Amino acid sequence: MYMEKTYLSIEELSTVLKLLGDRTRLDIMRYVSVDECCVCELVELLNLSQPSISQHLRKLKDARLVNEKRKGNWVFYSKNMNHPASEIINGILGHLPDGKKEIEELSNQNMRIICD
Amino acid sequence: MYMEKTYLSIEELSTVLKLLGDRTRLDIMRYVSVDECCVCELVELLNLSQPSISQHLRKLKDARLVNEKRKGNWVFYSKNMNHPASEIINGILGHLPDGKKEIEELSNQNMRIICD
DNA sequence: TTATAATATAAGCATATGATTATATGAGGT
DNA sequence: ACCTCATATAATCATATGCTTATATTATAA
Repeated sequence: MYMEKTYLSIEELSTVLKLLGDRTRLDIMRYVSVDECCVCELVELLNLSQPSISQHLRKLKDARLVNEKRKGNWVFYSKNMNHPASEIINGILGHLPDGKKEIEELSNQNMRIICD
Repeated sequence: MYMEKTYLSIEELSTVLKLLGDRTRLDIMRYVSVDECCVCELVELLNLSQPSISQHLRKLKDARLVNEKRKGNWVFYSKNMNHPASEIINGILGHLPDGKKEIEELSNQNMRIICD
């Protein structure tokens, strides 16, 4: 599949890279690119406090790296596939082990949140 | 040309991304990937103090993103092509306008440092 | 050896960052 | 309406970051 190379401003890109340059946020992006995740799942996966996760998600959301969708009590986050830096982000994530295993682990422990 | 995809640890990669997530360092990488640059050239190009540039270069050198080579009074920095994250770094830089124009500007002002 | 030029390091400081605890908000169920 | 659960926000704090100024290195030149 042919991909048009997107050019970004240096400012835009360094902003994205700074966000991904945090271990926790990079992990979040790994997970939400496997499947949409709600906050409590990410809390489990990352072993951090809920407010900490929420604050990271806020930054990712503000930069439009993730989408937010409420389902009842839960708020699910997913990777925004239409971000101007999507190509680069996918390139980066493609060089990392994906988060499938950990998410399956969650499933096995019956800790995944399934809505409708 | 076929490229073997390199996998990195999440920790390693987030460290690299954090370094590139700074506007100044991203610019430095853009420039040294065009051609090796000495400190005073980067000071000119980036319009920052010499110590500031040196400190950024120190971080990039410590992470082995750049190589250092002394030529007389000058110290030249170049992109390390053999970094484990080279592929990703090139991918990132490939989405940015390169620094050729600015470096040519320097040449035109006779401010490039030419050794041997 | 002394002086000079380029770079590196140290010290100081203001701001940014990421975590924690406490509290607020918002949707669902009773 | 009230309670509960999931999430968001506020307040606080310790540490990290990036810049500046001042000083130390290191190599060349006189």
